[in-house]
This record gives sequence, C-alpha cells and structure tokens, in this order.
Amino acid sequence: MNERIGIKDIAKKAGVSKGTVDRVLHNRGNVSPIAREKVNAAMKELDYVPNVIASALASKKSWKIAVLMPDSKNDPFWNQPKAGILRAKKALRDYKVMIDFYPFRDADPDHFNSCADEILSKEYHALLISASFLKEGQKVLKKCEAKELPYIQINTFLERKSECFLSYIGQDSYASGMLAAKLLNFGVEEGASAMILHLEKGTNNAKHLVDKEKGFINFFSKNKKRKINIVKGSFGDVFDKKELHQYLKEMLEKTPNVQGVFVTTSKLFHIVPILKKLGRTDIKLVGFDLIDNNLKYLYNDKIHFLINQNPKKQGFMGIMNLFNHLVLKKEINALQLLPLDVVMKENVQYYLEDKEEEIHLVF
Amino acid sequence: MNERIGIKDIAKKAGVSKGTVDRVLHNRGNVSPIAREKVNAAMKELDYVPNVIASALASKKSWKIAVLMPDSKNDPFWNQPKAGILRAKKALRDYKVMIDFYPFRDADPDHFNSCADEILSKEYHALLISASFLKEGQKVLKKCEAKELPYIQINTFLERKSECFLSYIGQDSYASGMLAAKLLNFGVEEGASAMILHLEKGTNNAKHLVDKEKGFINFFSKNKKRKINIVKGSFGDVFDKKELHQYLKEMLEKTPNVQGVFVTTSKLFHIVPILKKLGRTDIKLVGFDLIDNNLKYLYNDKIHFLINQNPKKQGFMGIMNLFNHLVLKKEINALQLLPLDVVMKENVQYYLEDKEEEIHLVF
DNA sequence: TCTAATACTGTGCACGCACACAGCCAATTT
DNA sequence: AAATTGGCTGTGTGCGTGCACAGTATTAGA
Repeated sequence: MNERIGIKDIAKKAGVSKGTVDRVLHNRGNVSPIAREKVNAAMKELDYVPNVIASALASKKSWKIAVLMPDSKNDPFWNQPKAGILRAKKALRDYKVMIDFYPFRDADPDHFNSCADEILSKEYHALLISASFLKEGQKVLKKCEAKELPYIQINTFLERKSECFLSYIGQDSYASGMLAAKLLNFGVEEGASAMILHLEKGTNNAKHLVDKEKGFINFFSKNKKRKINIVKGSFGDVFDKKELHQYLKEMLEKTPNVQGVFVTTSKLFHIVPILKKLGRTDIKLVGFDLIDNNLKYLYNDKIHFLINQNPKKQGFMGIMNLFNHLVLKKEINALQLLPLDVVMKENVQYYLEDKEEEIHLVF
Repeated sequence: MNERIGIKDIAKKAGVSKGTVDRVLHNRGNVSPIAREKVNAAMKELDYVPNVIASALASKKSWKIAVLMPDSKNDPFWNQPKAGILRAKKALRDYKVMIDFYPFRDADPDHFNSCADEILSKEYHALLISASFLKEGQKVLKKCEAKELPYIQINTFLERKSECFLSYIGQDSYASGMLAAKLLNFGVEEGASAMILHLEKGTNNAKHLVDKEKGFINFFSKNKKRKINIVKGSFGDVFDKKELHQYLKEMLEKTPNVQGVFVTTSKLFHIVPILKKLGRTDIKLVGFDLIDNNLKYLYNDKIHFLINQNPKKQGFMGIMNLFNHLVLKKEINALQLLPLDVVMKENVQYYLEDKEEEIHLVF
C-alpha cells in the first residue's frame, strides 16, 4: 500500500530519463521546453513529493550559518538561545549544516561591528542575528543585503525591506504589555494604583520597552469599566541598591495605594528585597523571564507571575527556519511571534523541563 | 571538516566486515564475543552515531499503528488530537509508517470493545489509545498485553504495570486544579468564597476530575495566610438549562459572597448565560479548553482564564513517541505531562494559531 | 558539406546503511 | 572418512536522489 512514487516513475511517465527530471526539479537548465512540460505534467499527475531522506543522503552540498548574538558570559540570558541553536545543530547533524558563533560583548558596538565584518568577509550561506544596537544593527543588515546574505533576526526586531530579510522570531512586546496589565488588573482592586517600572538605561531608545509600555497603558485606557490609577517609573542602575531603595520609597509614598508593579524586563528580582524592607510585601509583582533570580521568588510566592518569552525556542527556530529556507527551499513566515506563556509556581515546571524532548525538523 | 564516521570506519577499526558491525548494532546474533567486543570498543572510541537518514532510506520495514479514540463527530474536542496525529503522519511520510483510525462512539462501551477487538485481530506494531471507559479500558489494555501489543495512552490515564505500557501523554490533573486555585486566589478577596463545580455525570468515577478537585482544595488548605471559603458543586445534565439555572441560583444564595467559580471541564461556557441572568457577572471564571463556545466568552471578558491542555500536541507526540520507540529504538518517558497553559484574551492567539509550524522529528 | 559549438539527454556511480546470501570453519553425526 | 550441522563472517545489492560525465541531436559558421 501507499506506494511512494519517485523520480524514476515520473521519468517513465514523461518518457524521459531521470536526469532530465532532476534538471527540471532543480532548475538546472539545459532542458527543452517540450521535455520540461512533459515532466511537469507527469509530476502534477502523479502528485510527486520529493523524498527528503534520499535527497539529503545524496546531496553533497554543505551549508554554513553564522550566528551573531551577545556573549552569554556577560548576560546569562543568552545561554538559552544558544542552547536552542545547539539543539537544532544536533537535530540536523545528518544534513551538512555548519554553525559558527560570533559572540559580541553586549555593551560594545565596536565589537559588534568587527564581528559582523568578520562574518561578511567569509562565505556564509545565511546569518542568524540578534542586533542589540539600533543604529549599528541597521548598518550591518544593510551590508548583508549588499552581499546578498540572507538573515533571520531573533529577540530584537529591526525593520528592513529586503529580499535578504527572511524572518523575525521573537515576542510581541505590545501584547506582552497588555498581558501584564490584564494580570495586574485581575489582582488589583478598583480604585487602587498599578505601576509600570523600567529598570534599564536609555529606555526610550529601546523599542521593545516602549512597546511594552504602550500595551500596558492601552489596556487600562481601553478598559473603562474599572478605574485603576497608572503610574510610570524608570530607574537605570539596579546595582546602586541604595538609590533604588530611595527611589522606590518615594514612588510608593507619593502614589496612593499601589497594589501591583510590572517590571518590563527580567530585572524584577532586584526590587523584591527592597519591597520587603519597605514592608510592602502585599504588592503583586509581574515580570519577565525564567532566570534563577526570578524563579527563587516565584517559588516562595514573592513574585506572582513571570511572562516567559521562550528564548531557547527562539534560537532553535531560528536555525530550523534557515535550514528550511536554504536546504528545503520552503517559504518561511516573515514574522513568527512566540507564545507569551503565563508562568506561576504551579506550572513553572513545564516551561523549565529540559528533558531530552523531541527534536523538531522542518519539512 | 566534521567528517562523520560510518559503519565501514568502525568495521575497519575493529578489523571486521561491515556486516558484523551491522549485526552488533542491531543485535541480530551470530556474532562471536570477541568480534562483538572489538566492534563495541571501536564504536565507543570513534564515538559512532548512526546516520538516521541513510538508515531510514535503506530500511525495508514498514510500521503499522492503530489509533483508538472517541469519534470527533460526537465531540469536536477530538478533532484536535486527530489533527496532531495527521501532522505527525505527514512528518513521517518518508518513513514507512501507516496509521489507521478506529473512532468509537463516545458513550458506547460496546462499540469501544468491538473496535478494540478489530484492532487486536489485525497485525499492528503499536496502538495509540484514549480509553474513556474505566472498566472496559482496563480490559482492552489487558488484551493488548496478552498479544504483546505495545501502546501509548493519551488524554486519559489508566494505570498499568506491563512492558506494553510505553507512556501516558497528557495533563497533570492535580496540578491543573492547583493552577486554577492559584488564579482564583489571585482575583478573589480575602474572606470571600470560591466554588469548584463539576458539570459531568458520574464525577466520582472519573479519576481526572477527582484529582483536579484535590489539587484545587489542597491549594487553599496549604495557603493558610489568606482565608477563602471553598464550596463544591456538582451537576450532571448541562443540557437541562432550567434545572441548572435553579441549581446555581440556590448555590449562590446559600453561599455568601462567591467571587470565583472553577469548572473542572470544558463545559464552563454553559453557566455563563445563567450567571448573567442571575445578575452575577462579577464572578470570576476559570475553566478548561480552547473550544469555540468558551473562546467566545473569553473574547468578551466573561471568562477570565482558560487552561489549555494541548490536545493537538497530545496526538502529535503520541505518534512521534511510537515512532521513536518502534523505528529508532529509543527509550521514551513513561509519563509525559504537557504544559498547562494559562490562556487569556491577550495571549490566546499563540495557542490557537494553526500556521504551518515546524514539524517535529524525534531522533 | 563539413566542422565545431551548443543544447539537450541518458547512464551510472555515490551517499551510508539494511539485509539477503554465500562462504568458511570447527564440531558433531553417520 | 564423509556428510551434516550450526556458529560465525564477508560480500554485494538496493533504497531514491544528486550530480558528474559521456553521449546524441541540433544549430551555426566556414
């Protein structure tokens, strides 16, 4: 049953050799229009689907992919996308896919540039990039386009109009802001206050933070049935604990009845001990990312919700989509927004488990 | 670079032929202990990893899998596991995997039995089963074990001790009860009441409902800081709207200040219009499953949270795990609990999207 | 008309493995 | 001693496709 038909079948049907079928299949040229037409007709009639297994085995081509993302030494967050990339690499080990990492120091645009130049000086088939720097990122992508090097962006999205731009894989920042708002709205009483707090430098230059803020605020302005007072805070240097303590103290004093705080990055854990010192353990907290420091507080009920952005999956899907594009010539979606998982103590295990789960191949 | 080594390499290293290596690899017997040892040593030393591509291409075996689950005509829920199974089938099209469906009428144990008998009378390599009926389910699994037919259970878990029992893939009912409790606890004021409501017949016979209830109640009994009054309700025939209306009215009258209701199945949507008629739209609602009737109310803020159990993924993983076991001879986990996704209006899109996402192959 | 270039087509090997088969040798039986 | 058995081993073909190369038909140029 279920006899799969191969190129020799369509060759026979079309009255040509399998060599000709192969040439039609891969647009290698040197095929007469008549032959091409016969082959196409036969393929359509027999509903030919290439056998990827045999194809992969026979193919001699190898594919080189460069990865340009921040060094995980400086920010452990980047270990997760990296883990996803390595898992993808393992999944593709029987295909000739080579992956080279170019980690750049995350606060060093010059280093970012020099890494990019090194990539561009070599012969890669594609690039997986997470461009932290707005201006430099745009420049690098422009250079890629000049060299016709296709790329996929993860985590940070710089808009480009080009054939080379294949996809952005990451989160929808605006939606994540709304989600945080909805969660706080659920747990905060009518008439009370909720705070959105940026704990980063240069907040206004970071598009994703601006978007999160928009989402958060728009949720409450749309939702007119319940009145919640929204305040916005911003503090750059989380390592200056004394100043941060002072800042939060003043904010909470001048804002009446704050019942919830939304921190727009993974740095929520910094304010937990401070709130404790201020005797405000009643405040409900929402933040991002399942990093150890946050998890600790999630486990003992200090943090109520963490929104998970699937960083590992971002890396994994980045490579898998490039594979899809390069090797299997499939269309890939230009925008791939990953789920915003709502994580609590009771379901966190499912999002952490790193058991040897299935490996995902894209056909 | 990255020269992959194959059986001929280890054959050379071990000083035997590739035939002997193959026999060692697949435990085909007829290998002298000395040869076996040499081959094993060579494999270890060269860190041999089989090329699944070539292996799949060369293998002549075909695999037959039977699927025994409720008919989706009667309950559209089952369309989702089915869709997952079909996707897996597509992903495996180059491997010789055949899948036959045996849908049984969901309230008809006799039909379940006769479907099972038909499967057992044919030659299948494995079975994917969702046994709705406790007693009949156990009997059927026993028969499978007698015929040495390995199986994976999805959605409903019947405990068995047997070599044939490969895995259960589904949700952790107890954890889902706790999750629901946590969500309601977040949105319900101290001193108020929360209700757990079963809308099924024969609740006490359904293990997963009992477990959900345990999880829900234990959350509140563990959490002694905040006092919430818990009440339990149970009503069998949701289609008798008048009686259901009356039942809810009385429950809400005799229970002071009910602020949240947790319905333990996908049938939450049945009580939404009734609560509206009773003028109790303030009550916060938590239930299960992204089915259309529930989604409608999620969109217009009548339902606050839906807990998603990944029914499509259950089907997909069921097949993939059988493939893993049969074809790739990999160990698979006996218990595979899928994430309990917390779904709200703001993130529901990510769990619904049926875009042609990556297809998962297990190596 | 002949040659040479070009356009097109078919053949056959390789990819790494599974598996059938034939061959070998020692032990046992006749 | 010859025949048989059974444990063990190596050889060789085929899976469906990619691709190099050889081969044939067509056309253009002299």
